[in-house]
Amino acid sequence: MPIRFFNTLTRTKEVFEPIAAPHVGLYTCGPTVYNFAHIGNLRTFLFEDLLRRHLKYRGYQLQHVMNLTDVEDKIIRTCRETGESLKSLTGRFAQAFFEDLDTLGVERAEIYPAATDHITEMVDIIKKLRENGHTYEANGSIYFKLSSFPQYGQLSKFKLDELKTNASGRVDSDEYETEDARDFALWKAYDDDDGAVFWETELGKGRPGWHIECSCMSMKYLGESFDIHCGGIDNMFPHHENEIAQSEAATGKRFVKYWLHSAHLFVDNRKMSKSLGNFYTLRDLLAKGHDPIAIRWALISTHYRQPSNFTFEGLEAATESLRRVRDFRRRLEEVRIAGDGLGELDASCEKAFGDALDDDLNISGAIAAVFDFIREVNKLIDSEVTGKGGAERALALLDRVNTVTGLFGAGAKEETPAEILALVTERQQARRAKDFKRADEIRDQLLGAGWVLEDTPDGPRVKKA
RNA sequence: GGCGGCAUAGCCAAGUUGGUAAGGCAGAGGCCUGCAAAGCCUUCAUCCCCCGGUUCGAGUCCGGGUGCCGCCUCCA
Repeated sequence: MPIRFFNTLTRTKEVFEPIAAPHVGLYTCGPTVYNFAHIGNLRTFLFEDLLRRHLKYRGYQLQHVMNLTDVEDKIIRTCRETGESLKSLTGRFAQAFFEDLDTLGVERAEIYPAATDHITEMVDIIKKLRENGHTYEANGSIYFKLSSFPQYGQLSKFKLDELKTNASGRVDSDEYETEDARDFALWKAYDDDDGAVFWETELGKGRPGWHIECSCMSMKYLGESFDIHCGGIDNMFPHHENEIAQSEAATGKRFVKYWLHSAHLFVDNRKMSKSLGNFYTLRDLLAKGHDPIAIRWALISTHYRQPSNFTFEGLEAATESLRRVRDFRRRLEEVRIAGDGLGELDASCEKAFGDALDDDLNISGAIAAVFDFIREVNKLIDSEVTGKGGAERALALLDRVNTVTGLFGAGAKEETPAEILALVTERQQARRAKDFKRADEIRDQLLGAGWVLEDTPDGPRVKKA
């Protein structure tokens, strides 16, 4: 079954055919590092993580680039307001960003280029655009002349004349130095508000516009034409549209073959906002005691093009699903009888799992395939058909689907404290003596201490509640 | 005003080229258990926002309508 992706350029699912298989060039718009990522940002990064893991699972060799935007209006404003230097601010939050990725089990991209490390390359592209007649200057700033790129709007399907009409009603022309309100800045001339944030270049003293960094860094590391470019749907216009204009005007080549955009995350059916009190960072959720993989589950388990609604009820459901997976793994590890007895269940599960993801990353179908597998194997363990050999194969399957999803791993090893084990032993003695009252007291006591006790045919076991 | 998306059980959510509604959570009953827990079984949408149409047959295509949301300005 071929891989198919919904390409925003054509608004259809297309068979994925890389420009130079088995190599795949993937560029994903990264964070603006001036504060902590919120769970909406993280949803997009998790979708991109699923994409990269599945491409690797299918044997592609990935070159995945994610930029770090470390110079931009909001960053400069924050620096001005707090007095912190740009390097210090962006360094702190870049580190926090990587910590969040680690917490959620997000694989690292091959390259994380920072905008401020690529000023020279950006200047080169802007010069090239200037030579080709795609720019004009106003008050020291350099703008992209949209009228020089008639194909503009191919991604968002916005029409140039309509944009113009509507912009005129909303934009105070006094604030625009551009010839046309639709034009966007490639290079911004220095302003006193920029403080210490500027570069002296052939284009003058100033800083790059926001859009140019992605054109520059994607083409530097992936070539002038590459396979996949991702981002949140809100970046489709104007950011990605502008990237296409800059890049294709500069090179004369098609910039990107497949554009994939993820839908937004809502919280309690509302757009996240601090004023509504429904704005969460990963750290907020961890502080409430939620398992990071359960958070991963909640954020990744809705198809990426579907608007998703985050709720704590949903997070609890994800936590339960994860508990079920981990209990199943533990059960497999404890199978003692000899033999295999798994049949073709692992192969059929993996087939259904892979087919689902091949179809534009249908994660719901993929998860369903694994749950079908879990139910069938549990049944076979109950009836003592599946033995140790089969259990090992089942665990191997879980490990494989885990490399793609990050949802089916073992979870942290829990060391059972000696005093807990002592209570378990004492309870066993009570049970043997038919002192069930005492046995139940101890079980309640354990639960109070955060440990769930389960009696199995092979004896009692405890796990963290 | 322009462009676009979404509406499936209490909640989340999947449904290829139309063929007779995945999966998870929660709930109910049962098996198992000293009792539980875990696991398993059964149950949980005669119906997929509404109204028309095409078809032997539509959640799935066409037309109309209602509701919610997004983008057009920084935004994952």
